[in-house]
Amino acid sequence: MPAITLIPTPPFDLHVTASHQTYYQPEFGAEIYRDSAYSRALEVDGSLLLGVVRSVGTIEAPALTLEVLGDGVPPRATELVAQEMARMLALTVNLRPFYTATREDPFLAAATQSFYGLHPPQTASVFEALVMAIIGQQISGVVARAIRARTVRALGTSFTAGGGTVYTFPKALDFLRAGQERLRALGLSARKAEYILGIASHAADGTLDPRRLETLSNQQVVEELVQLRGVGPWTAQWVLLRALGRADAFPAGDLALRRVISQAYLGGRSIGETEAAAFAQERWGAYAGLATTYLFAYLRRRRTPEGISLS
DNA sequence: AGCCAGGCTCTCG
DNA sequence: CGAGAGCATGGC
Repeated sequence: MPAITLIPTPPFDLHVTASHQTYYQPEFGAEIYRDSAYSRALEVDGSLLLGVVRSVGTIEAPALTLEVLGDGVPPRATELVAQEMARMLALTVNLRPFYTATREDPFLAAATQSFYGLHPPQTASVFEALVMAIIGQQISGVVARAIRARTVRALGTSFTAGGGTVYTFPKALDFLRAGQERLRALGLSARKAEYILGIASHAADGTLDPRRLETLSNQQVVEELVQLRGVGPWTAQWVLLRALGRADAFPAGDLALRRVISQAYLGGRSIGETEAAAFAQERWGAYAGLATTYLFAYLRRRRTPEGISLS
């Protein structure tokens, strides 16, 4: 089993990045972070594989090892899994310009210290980001996480690797096979089940082309995605941030995000979507997406991070 | 018990 | 056009 080495752009902290990705739980759907190892089940060329990443370096001089586990690992698979894991952990993102730009920002200066080395993790695919976002629309984070995890377990493909049962994120066909009733039983509303099935059929027939989206500007991607039923501005921005790794994407409609901004910067005065978009653009500009990641990191962590206090 | 959650669509003035 | 209803589950 050949282990290969990955070199992230420093600073990179695997612990902080993987914890954020799994919502500070050892296991969240297809994401596993346990015993200092970040694992993710993937289907590559028809093979069910588990990529396992461990840190063998430091935050300032990071290095990771990748092991690929599975029942027979095709020759090219290790390289493909390495690419996927590198993209999901956003290994090549350089945080330094963002840190420099936000040095004078009272809240982010504290957050970037608390979460120093947090790279903005990505989903494995545009489809995955869309499904996760739709599940999370409007409902609380706790409920969204429960339904997301339940969905992966019910519809993903399970296999044994690394001493336990792991699950891939369900493919478009898995959702289509499951159908409306099955999705409803997982806790989705009838509407959301329809949205997801619609998007799954677009993904399955190639209408939703992730390769093409990568070539488009933020605005073009949003214009295209909102054509999909169930996808509005918030979801489109979420996809830009989570699946396409756009560092300047900003889900201005996000209620929780607006509340943090309100508390951290506006003394509690509430802020609307339009105003939030302008605020983020003016204050963070090209780094609004990274700022969002750090604001969410603050939100996701149960206890108040050291050095950050909201009034 | 009832209200609100990391939105979106549909309907009705 | 803008405003409002309805949606699912889990926590408070």
